[in-house]
Amino acid sequence: MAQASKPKKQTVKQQRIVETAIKMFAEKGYANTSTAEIAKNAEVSEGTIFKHYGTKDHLLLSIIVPYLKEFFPSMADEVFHEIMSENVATFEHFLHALLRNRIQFISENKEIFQVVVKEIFYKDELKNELLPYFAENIIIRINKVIEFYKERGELIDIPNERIQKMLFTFIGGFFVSRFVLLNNYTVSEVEIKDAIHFVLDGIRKR
Amino acid sequence: MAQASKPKKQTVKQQRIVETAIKMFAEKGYANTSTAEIAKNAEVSEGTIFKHYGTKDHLLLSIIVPYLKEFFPSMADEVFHEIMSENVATFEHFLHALLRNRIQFISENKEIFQVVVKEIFYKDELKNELLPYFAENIIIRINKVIEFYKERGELIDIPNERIQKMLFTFIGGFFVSRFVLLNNYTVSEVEIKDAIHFVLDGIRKR
Amino acid sequence: MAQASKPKKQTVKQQRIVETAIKMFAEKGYANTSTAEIAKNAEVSEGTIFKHYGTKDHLLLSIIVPYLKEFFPSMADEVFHEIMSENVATFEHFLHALLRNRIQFISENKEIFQVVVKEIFYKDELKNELLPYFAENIIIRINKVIEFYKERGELIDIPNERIQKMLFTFIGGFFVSRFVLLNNYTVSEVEIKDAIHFVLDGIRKR
Amino acid sequence: MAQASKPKKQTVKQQRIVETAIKMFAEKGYANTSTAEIAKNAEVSEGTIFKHYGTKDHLLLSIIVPYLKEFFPSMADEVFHEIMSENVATFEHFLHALLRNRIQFISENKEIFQVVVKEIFYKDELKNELLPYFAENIIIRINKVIEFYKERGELIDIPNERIQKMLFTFIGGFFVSRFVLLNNYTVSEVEIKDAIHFVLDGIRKR
DNA sequence: AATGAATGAGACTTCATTCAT
DNA sequence: TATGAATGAAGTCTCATTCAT
Repeated sequence: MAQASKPKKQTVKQQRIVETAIKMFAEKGYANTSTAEIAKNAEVSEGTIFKHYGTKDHLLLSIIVPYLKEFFPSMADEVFHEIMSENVATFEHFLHALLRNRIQFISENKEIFQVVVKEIFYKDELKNELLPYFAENIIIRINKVIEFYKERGELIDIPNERIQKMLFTFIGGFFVSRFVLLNNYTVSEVEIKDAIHFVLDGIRKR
Repeated sequence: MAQASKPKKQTVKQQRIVETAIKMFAEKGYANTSTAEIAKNAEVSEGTIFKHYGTKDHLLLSIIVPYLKEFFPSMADEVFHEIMSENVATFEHFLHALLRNRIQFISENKEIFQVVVKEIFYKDELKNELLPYFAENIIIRINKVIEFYKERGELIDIPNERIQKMLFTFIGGFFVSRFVLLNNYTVSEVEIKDAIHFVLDGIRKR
Repeated sequence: MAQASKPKKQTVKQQRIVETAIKMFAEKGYANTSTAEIAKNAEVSEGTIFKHYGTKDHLLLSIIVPYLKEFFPSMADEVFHEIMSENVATFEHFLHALLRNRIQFISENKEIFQVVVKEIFYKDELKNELLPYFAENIIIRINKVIEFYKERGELIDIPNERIQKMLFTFIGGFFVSRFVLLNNYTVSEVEIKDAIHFVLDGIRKR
Repeated sequence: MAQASKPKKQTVKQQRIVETAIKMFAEKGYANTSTAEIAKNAEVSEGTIFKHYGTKDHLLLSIIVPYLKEFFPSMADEVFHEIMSENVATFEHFLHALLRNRIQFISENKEIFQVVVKEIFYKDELKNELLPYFAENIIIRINKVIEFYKERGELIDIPNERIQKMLFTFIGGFFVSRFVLLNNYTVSEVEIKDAIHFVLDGIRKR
């Protein structure tokens, strides 16, 4: 679903190739997966892979790039906008919606998420290409959100940048630990509530 | 995982090999680094690498295993114990000591930390071998800590397991984002304070 | 070598294929040109090439063979015959006519000439098939010419075979160096005169 | 012999590789010879070829370049200089020495000569790299020779450039037709005499 | 202890060719 | 007639590992 941003007519074999590749990259990592294995598992000839994707590298990119292109925009437009237009919403509502929405999105393509995270962690090169893209896409939007709720007096008065970092650390850690480290995990409503409470109030007894 | 631990008399060449391997694994990942490259950069013959380490895999383990064996025990014995014996200490003190101590440890061998994290993320296989080891080592100890401060009334009254998860998510996310994603980063005292505040009180205005 | 000769109704696509193939074979050599590239540059599907020509090899032959079939006969019948019927003609006239005529012919299809020469040089196999064909076609005719002018007392008295070899060496060298090595060359009248003088009188001062 | 300009210790297998490669390139052309075939005929593993030469292309260059580096300089220094220092020498002597010497040189490494000629003809790219090198090396020297014999009144009075072209066309044609087209040929003294006579006096009866 | 030549398995990729549409 | 997806054999190249010196 996510990788089909350019809905060029994909052949059946192409779909099998991509699906298989995602599964294998997610499990063993791109570098530890040979095109021969992909071909075999996809029940396709190796030639077919290269006819369609040219290089193994391009096969990876054709999985990662459309996913990222959808991950952030949809985050922005589906969540941020929608939520923030309801003028009764609190930051708690916002967080809840954000987590629910992204968990939903990631769950639908859990393996691609794993591939993306693994490869970004693994190769400095890829990381350096993508991190700026992240920064641009997220930071700007999240800043607006923070500003919005600060004005409503819901958030503590420290520089946005510092709030941002904490949020990113925790939410990123949340997604990565659940969906990559503890693979194959479904997040319960209780866990979401816990997370929100943690973000808002920490763990100190009051 | 049991093999290769004691730092027996290492020859000069062995040191050069290990140092070079760490640097290269950290940058490009184990799977993308060839023994030929390591040999070349270490100014050593390929034969020498295999004389000492037998296989490339064993070279990796001889880097990772001693590191992990030191990471957790030292965490336990240097930090937990020491801190908790001072009976005036608050959870805030504990957190501060923990973060300072681990940041120090990681900073001293930043590259090995990167190698460990990257490889654990990358290969499900290695992850599955090491995660249980983690669980055993950390969870037990941290449980005691939580229990301790709960009794003092410093922590909220939810099951340990849930507190644990939040802590691990945030602290793990903290280390990984700083030392692996945003490579080459030095953590300031301000950031540590922010982190502690976040953990204890969240970001809600009060 | 017998197949594929008559220029049957060629479709537009066929023409594009052949033209493109000639250009690419001339530049990079048959072995370094893939049918995929030809198809792409000719804006035709790979399937179409094989519909028409069956194999890549046959595509080459369908270029080379008709060319050779025209090269020698036309040389014989347009030049030799025509010239030699004018009974005032000297060997100098003959040479002049021969060079002019062949330069004209080659210039019109410079690229095919390059293909033919390159491939004959490159593969011993092809060479061995074609050299006998050459011998048969040229030697006989040129022998008659030499005989003719010898009887008129214009040529030195050494065995035909030796004259032949010198002529072939120089004229062949002339064509190949101008049209294959120094590609894209137009031969001036001066150069032709020089060549004729060289053949007849050499470079010794008299 | 010719390829060993840098006498780095060549292993036995390296020699076998180069010898085999020369033979096969000479026969079927570089592009039509696979590294697998070379390895098989040289009784060596394919890996060994790439250990020593890195790429197939570099293997070719390691054959061609040292040969050319020796071909022209030795022509210059062994022939030109030596001959021209004998003040009784005529141009006829010079030609004779030149032909004898180069025929000798080529005969000793007939196959490398074939490889060089074939590849230069085949790939425009290689040709464009090497032709300038030729020009620089030959033209300058041959010019001096022509000048020298012109002053002695042995050569006709036309611009050097034109004499040069004729000489190059014929001598080049001579070598190429004998050693590449009519492979495996030994040049007789008679043929050399014929060639010299042709160059000096042409074929016109006087 | 150290070397580096050698290897063979397997990696990625190219290619001529086939075939259903 | 024309297409272009699909193929499998073969091509170049990489790699961890071995072994004689």
